[in-house]
Amino acid sequence: MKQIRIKCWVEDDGEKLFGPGPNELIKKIHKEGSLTKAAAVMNMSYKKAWDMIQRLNQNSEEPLVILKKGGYHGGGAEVTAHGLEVVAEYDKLEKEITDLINRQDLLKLLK
Amino acid sequence: MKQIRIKCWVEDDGEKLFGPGPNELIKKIHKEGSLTKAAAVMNMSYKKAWDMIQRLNQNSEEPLVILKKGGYHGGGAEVTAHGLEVVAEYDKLEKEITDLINRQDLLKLLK
DNA sequence: AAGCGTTATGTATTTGTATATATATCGCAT
DNA sequence: ATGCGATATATATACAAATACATAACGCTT
Repeated sequence: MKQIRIKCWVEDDGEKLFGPGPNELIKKIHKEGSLTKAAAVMNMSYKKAWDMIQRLNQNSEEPLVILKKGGYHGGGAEVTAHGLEVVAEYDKLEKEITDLINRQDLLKLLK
Repeated sequence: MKQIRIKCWVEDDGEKLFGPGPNELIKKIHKEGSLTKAAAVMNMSYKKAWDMIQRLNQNSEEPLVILKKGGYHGGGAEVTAHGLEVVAEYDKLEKEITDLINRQDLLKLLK
């Protein structure tokens, strides 16, 4: 079945900062409380997930995710209020664009 | 400088059919009258451009581009009226989405 | 101090995509 | 019939991105 799809992201001088990948990752971290588990659930390598969080935190004045190592349970990951806010805003943007494309005629032109 | 960027495309069961690449390619073909030249202008390999046109034509009831080989000038490429229509529709969609994202708040959240 | 599960980090391997290269084909003009 | 510039097509190579793997460090609990 044919469909129009979209992707949106925030970039800084050509470097991708925040997009669908980070958005989903943060949601999973919020749910799992662990970067290791979140990455596993997404079928993403831990390294990729870790690098992603570093890039995100380094490019925002406030961190989006706080990683803690050691301790009783070995450590964990916590999404900050700011992180949740970014996710909510991104979801909103994505939804508005999706609503928009549903009012388009492009699809009719390609069999 | 931070900015929101978007990409939209038409896909069929996960297979990408039409997006920014094909859109630009068709415009260049229309301008140059030749697939070879259009690919060169875009810095795209001829093979990639040729494959793209095949996929496009095979997935639309009417062809978007007609390739002619042989003849006085060796051949050439012509964009059909239908092809131009698709390009116009895609440009319109892209513009509407761009207008939409300029009214968003996501950017303010990421430093 | 021992154990646990997690974060932290670098390196090697694999995978997939893009490109380069080479060659064949076509058909009109001269 | 020869030359030209374009399309047509397969294969080999190069490059980039993702992943797998291995290992260290951490700090709380018992």
